[in-house]
Amino acid sequence: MKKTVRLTFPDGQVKEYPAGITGNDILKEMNHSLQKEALAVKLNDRVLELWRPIEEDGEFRFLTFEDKEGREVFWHSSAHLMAQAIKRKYPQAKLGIGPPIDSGFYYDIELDHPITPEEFAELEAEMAKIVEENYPIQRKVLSRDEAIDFFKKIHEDLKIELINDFPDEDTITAYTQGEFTDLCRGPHVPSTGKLGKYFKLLSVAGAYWRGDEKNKMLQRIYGTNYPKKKLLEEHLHRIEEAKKRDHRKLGKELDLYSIQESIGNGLILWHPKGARVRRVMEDFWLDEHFKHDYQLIYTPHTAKLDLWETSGHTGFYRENMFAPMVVEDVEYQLKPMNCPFHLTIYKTHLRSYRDLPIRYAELGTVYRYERSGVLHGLMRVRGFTQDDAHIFCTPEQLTDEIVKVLDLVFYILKTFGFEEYEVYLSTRPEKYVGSLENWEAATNALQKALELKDIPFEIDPGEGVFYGPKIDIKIKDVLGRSWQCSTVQVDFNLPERFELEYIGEDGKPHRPIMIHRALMGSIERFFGILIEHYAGAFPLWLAPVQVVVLPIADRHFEFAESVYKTLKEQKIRVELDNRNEKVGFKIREAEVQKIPYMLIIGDREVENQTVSVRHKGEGDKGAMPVDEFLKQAQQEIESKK
RNA sequence: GCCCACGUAGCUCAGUCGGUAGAGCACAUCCUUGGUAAGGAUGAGGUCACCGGUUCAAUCCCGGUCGUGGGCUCCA
Repeated sequence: MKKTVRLTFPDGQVKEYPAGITGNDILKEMNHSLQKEALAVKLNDRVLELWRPIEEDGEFRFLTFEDKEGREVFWHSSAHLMAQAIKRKYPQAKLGIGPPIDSGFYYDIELDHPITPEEFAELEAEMAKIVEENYPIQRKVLSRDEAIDFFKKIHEDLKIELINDFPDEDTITAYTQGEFTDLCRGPHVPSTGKLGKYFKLLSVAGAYWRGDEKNKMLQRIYGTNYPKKKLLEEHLHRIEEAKKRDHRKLGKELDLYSIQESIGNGLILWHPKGARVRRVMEDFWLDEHFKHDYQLIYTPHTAKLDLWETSGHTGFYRENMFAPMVVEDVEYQLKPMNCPFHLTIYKTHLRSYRDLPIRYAELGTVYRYERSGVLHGLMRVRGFTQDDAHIFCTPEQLTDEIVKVLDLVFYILKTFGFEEYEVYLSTRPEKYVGSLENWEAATNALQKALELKDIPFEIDPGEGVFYGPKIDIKIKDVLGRSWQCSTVQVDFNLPERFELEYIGEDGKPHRPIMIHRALMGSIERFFGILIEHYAGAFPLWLAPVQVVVLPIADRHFEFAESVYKTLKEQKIRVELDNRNEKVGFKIREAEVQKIPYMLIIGDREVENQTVSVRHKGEGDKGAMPVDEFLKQAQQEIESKK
């Protein structure tokens, strides 16, 4: 048994303490604010309670709410707090699991009575009481038999199921606060009093026990908790802000798109204004693709089922496809992907190595069966257009082609205002086609390209597509939420299934490799993300209406009309508001519609042949000749800022 | 698909403890010609999501279907 422990603090200081000293003991020599804020300690890689005796040397620091691990402890304890309150109200409730999540916690419980949001206030009051009662949170190590006996006695069947699945070598621990004991790995804050009063229950939802839909459904109650009032308010404000930016709300308000029951769920109607933005997105996309030596193609929405047999989709993708339809005794399949068509075009000629790489790009609309419960506005739909491309190349060209794709991805995303990314490399899933060697070669090529570009990434095991591994790029919007858009997939398998060939320098046939890639992913989803990212206030180059001309009175209509025509001839997306309304009203409407520029025309402007420029959100910019405004606007559009 | 909640005018929402509905905005007509975020009057507009059941009577109660939302699961 050691007599002393040597602890290295974050500032590099090394101190020696008697073995068995606790975080609480050490806190006594720390500053006041840390004494108040410390929630747990971190010793080497382990997070421990403040009262746990320290028996080994190592890196040591206190965790507060500022630390990710500190927050996890705080929220984990908060989940217990909520569970205790629920058990007081419903002693028959059986507990599932209650972990911390990104911005709070949840607890899954089994209970016949459905908990409703109306009960939240009551439960919160009970939680406040438990905080007030300030129970110490005590840890106890149990043998497997003790644990099973104990949780059997209190009828926590789900906990027993968990215990039975623990590996033998696991230490089983339970935490007790007052009358409440929960099976839990911990660690926790020292006492319920530490959890404060700035918590809030947020929602209740169904969740399958252990995430498996074959299991029964439990009630999941979400909540959050902050040590300071200000932090809770900020969190609730973020939720409000996200609601204001919701693309479904803005889509309606700005008349961008709709989804109609009579058409079918998950199918999008693009209204004129949304279609305008889409067209700009697509034109930009197309220009860039021509610049980067892609060739544009178009392919049909449906094809014989045989094609999908060849590609392997009927075997590996069936559950995501619409049912086939029969035409003159032949089955046709609405396309869930574009690749088989692209492969088929490749095959219409004998290809030489001199032709490669061949890059086919298509804004291809695909249809996928998604379960009704997962549909969500523009983000998750049943019919969507991919900005798809397939690159056919030789093995020697592969890495270089991936690098080029990555460059194009980041350029396009940046232009749309996204600067932060998370990159994932997804490897072979359980259901796959092709040989293990090919999978490995494909995965290596992707990894090598990422390393060449010096792009940090994480491995996402088993998350590849059935025909190959992929790089997924998630963008972060202004609220810090991440969205998956871009994907780059290396595929040895489909070229094999379709027997693709090119004639090499040696005069012999070789098999090309195919890269699947989408930059925006789905135009629908990307549009939805853009709406939320910009809160509906699109930058000038994307705005569906860029300028609105607002004459003050009838006698200004003529000049207003000429301004309107001038701008229109220069391809400015301009509208003329010559309704019989006051200018204040017209301005309000233009502001609400988030139109970037308003040109106000009254007596002064007619006399001086100028326009009074008002910028959305910024107000009056003063008068200037139309030509000057036009020049400025064109520059702003050109800059895509 | 599953759990919970919801579905009333184009939009946002009231309302009826069962007796076939109301506001604001938008729309139409008229008055008003007004200088940087809502001028006024009048009017039109609803099979209360759909289909059944209970009832003298259903928008309301019950059942089913469809759709929406929050999640689970899945994914571009």
